[in-house]
Amino acid sequence: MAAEQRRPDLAAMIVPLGRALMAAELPILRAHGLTMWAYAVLLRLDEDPVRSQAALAESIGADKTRIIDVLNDLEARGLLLRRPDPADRRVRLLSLTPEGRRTRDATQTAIQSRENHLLTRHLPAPQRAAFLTALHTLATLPPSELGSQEE
Amino acid sequence: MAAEQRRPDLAAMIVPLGRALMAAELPILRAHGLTMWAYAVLLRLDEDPVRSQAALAESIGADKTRIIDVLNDLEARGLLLRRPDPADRRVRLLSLTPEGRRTRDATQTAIQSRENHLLTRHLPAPQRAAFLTALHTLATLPPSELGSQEE
DNA sequence: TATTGTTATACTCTATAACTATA
DNA sequence: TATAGTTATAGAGTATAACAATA
Repeated sequence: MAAEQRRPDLAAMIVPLGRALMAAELPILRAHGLTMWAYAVLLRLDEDPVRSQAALAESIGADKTRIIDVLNDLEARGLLLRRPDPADRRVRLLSLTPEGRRTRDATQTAIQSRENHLLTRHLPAPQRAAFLTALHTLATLPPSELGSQEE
Repeated sequence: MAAEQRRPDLAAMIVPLGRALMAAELPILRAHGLTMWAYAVLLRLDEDPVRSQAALAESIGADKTRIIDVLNDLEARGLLLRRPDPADRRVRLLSLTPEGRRTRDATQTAIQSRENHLLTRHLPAPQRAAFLTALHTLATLPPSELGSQEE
């Protein structure tokens, strides 16, 4: 496992790139009336319904106290439904309305269209495919694989 | 430019991955007595000497007011030299001491060794190479390429 | 007057602790 | 008593404004 060729640290490339991508998304999100967290909520809820707010928060890497205003707003605007669970009335069952799903789709389409432009403009097709595959692999690793490691 | 295959948003993969990588670096940095910003300073100064603190801050994406304590600490520990520019005594000329360079090297070696383990463990060699190349390409794009874009 | 470095202040984001309602 | 959701509070991290030294 000798030295590979000289390169910047992974985090030193990835973190600023992430910041730049996020900054580039913001105007699109704003145009659709969404904050970053609101968009994260819509994305997550579209995958499958979530049983509780705490579970939703955890699954998008947020604090449960932080998404409450987000949920209030989305609910008030008719993008999200929040009903008490009849089985356990402490729990709120969350789901997207058709309008919420439309907003999600329109927003994601705009964002990914822009991303695809970026990728096709700067990466040759095979490299692009490898990049996306590798990125997906790394992004879905359990935190333990990245975090703790006995050297 | 039709739809590519379904995938998560780039930022949705990259940002959390960056956070995880950074979290994984923290214990290593701590072991070498560095904060993240201190490490960023050492990396930047090792490339080439910087003429002013403001320029340094800007070039690592920090605010000039935020790196002052970092510079104070590095200087007090003998990792960094800060001298008034004889030509313009408002300016502080910054450079690493040999000890600063040693700390930088030891820290980066530890960090990249860990990263290389991670990459070799999860990505086949050709994909790994493509990933690093693509990442480097995207990370070195001017902000305008990522930020503003006429659709 | 303009600029470098510095200090003091304010703001934003995030996490912790305290409360309520159900169980 | 324990938990889901909520509210109120406190803590990081960051940026803005004001200052002193030099040009």
